[in-house]
Amino acid sequence: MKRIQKLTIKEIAKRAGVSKGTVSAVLNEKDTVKQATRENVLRIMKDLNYRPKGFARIMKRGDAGKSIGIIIKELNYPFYTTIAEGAKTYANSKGYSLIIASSDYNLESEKKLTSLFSAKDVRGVIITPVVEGHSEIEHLFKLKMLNYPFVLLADVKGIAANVVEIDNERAVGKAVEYLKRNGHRKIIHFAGPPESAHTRERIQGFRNAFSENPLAFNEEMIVPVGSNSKVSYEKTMKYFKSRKRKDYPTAIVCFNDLQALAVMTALRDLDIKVPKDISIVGNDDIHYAEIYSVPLTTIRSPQREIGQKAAEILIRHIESSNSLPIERIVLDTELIIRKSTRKLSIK
Amino acid sequence: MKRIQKLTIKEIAKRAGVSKGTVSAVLNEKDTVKQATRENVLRIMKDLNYRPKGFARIMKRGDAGKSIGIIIKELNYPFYTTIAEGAKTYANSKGYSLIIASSDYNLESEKKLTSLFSAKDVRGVIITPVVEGHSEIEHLFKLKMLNYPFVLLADVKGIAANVVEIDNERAVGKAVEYLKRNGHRKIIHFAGPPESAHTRERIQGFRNAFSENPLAFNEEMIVPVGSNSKVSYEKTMKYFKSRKRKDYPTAIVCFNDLQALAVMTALRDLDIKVPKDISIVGNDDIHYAEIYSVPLTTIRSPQREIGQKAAEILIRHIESSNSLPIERIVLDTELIIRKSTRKLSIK
DNA sequence: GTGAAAGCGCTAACAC
DNA sequence: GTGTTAGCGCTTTCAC
Repeated sequence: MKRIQKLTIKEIAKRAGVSKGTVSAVLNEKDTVKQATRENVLRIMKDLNYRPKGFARIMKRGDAGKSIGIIIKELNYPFYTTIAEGAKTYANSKGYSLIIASSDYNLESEKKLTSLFSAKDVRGVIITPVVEGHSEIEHLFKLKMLNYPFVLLADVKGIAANVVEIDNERAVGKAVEYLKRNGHRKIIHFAGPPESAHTRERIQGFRNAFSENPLAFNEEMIVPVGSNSKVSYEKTMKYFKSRKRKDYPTAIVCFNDLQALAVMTALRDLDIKVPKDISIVGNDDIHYAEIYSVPLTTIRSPQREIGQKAAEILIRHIESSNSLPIERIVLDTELIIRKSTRKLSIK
Repeated sequence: MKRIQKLTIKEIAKRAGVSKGTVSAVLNEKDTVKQATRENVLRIMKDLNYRPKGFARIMKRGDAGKSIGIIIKELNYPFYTTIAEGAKTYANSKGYSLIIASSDYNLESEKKLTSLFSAKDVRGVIITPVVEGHSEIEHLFKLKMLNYPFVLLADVKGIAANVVEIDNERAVGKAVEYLKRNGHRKIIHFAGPPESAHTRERIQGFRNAFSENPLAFNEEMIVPVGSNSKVSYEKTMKYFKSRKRKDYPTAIVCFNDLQALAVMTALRDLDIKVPKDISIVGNDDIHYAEIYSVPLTTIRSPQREIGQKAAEILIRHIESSNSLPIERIVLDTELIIRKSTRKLSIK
């Protein structure tokens, strides 16, 4: 009965009847080792299923290659993966690899991942923060203490940090203004998931768009829908089935494109025509918005640029020997007019 | 003029007039340090922009948390991110974090990333291999030598390794059989990017489907289109503009869903109706295939399951103290019939 | 509270 | 060809 003990190069050396140095030479594929010795060592490593510890190797060597990380909230939403692509392109151009992880909107995951990245000497990290301005930001303070470089993709109250973000309020404002200019008066907003800061910002933007005429706004114009496709589809069905045609809005400003696509699918099944009966505006401008059968009018967030800028700031901070002042960038959005909206003739 | 020298805990200690041990205690937020001392040390760390090396900390501590990696070929294609999601779900359930990186179809990136992962003590990695059965697989042999656990998501000739994959040939065969059963005789295949192994396998599957009647097949039935949306759109336009209506196929088997969506968009612009004039079958079953205005008939690859199985095998190998036999799993595909295909009335 | 010293598992000279 | 030895930058007893 062997006691469980750590398997190191030393143990391999002992069993092979050689020194640690020789085993190391085998591991590093030096050609100074006799073939027979090499094979013997290799066989023993295999038999014992020995796996050299990377960190110990790095310790001497100095480095394992430059890399930065990004923590996104969701793997499968093109909005985030496109941001990651933007970051990757810039990072690669500077000789850095990009490593991605998803928090899945979970704060514990975010904490775990930040400490994982810093512990593994990923040089810095871009974070789409899950926090809600709560005080659950000790992990970010920890990073600051370690002088670990990071860039946030949304403001987090209570901490001074590098931020790259878009102006969500203004984005939605653009959509509403455009619809109004085109004769729409009955405009509603299908809001996003309640836990998202974007949801609140976009609701606020929608509300602000009526500030010059507050009477035009009422709370019923905000419909909680979320961004899950299936749920959005069902809520849209329910929304329209539960009211008369004359009470239909003439336009819906959607939380994001994924939701907008689901809404359009539901409208199709309800035999409500887009844009003839109802105009739809999305948000984000994901690839699939453009190739949908009714190409979606949407507010484009410059996703690649967000990633690119964030990586740029991050790497600047990583490579600076002295600590740099904080940077904050707000990128602008752009209304992309396609086929899902139309001008209303004045009656 | 200061000479450039490595900034370590020792230097901080010297400048702060304390010992390394004390600085370490500050870094680890021990409460055995006097407030004044702590603040002084912290200030000096900040002034010098000192960042502790993670690997050195791990060395003593033992571990930085369990994690596995996955190297996909593209960040922005839902097929891959869904596989990653499947892997993530399983990994998390076993206490592992998942780290993602993309090779962007580039072999050098793949090599770089595998060595990055192994050097950083990510415990193992799932790889969608870029290699083409060439002999450029030294990096995989390197992993084997280090007994570093990995799982491939496609067979690579020349190396015995864990593999989880789908039967692409059979998948396309299913599509063709289904179309034939429904009266289609003029079926063509829009092939994928030439550098992809999937492209070749799917072409082969298409060809095989005519093996019982070889005369029914000719090379013109394979049209190189690729999977880029824009290019696919253009090539589709060109294909149909350059031939007469009577020479149109009655059905197209597409390389993947992204291509199929682009093809359908082009057909819409050509005023060719799907499925009335032409039936379209995709491949993969990404989310957007389902919500497209003409929901796409497609061959579903069990993406989540692929990721899940791969993670399962990987973690089993990671946690085994002795080296386990290689595993190979071929998952089956499923034809999902939606609205983009129709039965042809026999004339 | 703080300092001194012994390692963590490996690599890289340099002997032999 | 192979063994010996001195670290890599940090953490962690254990004295003081």
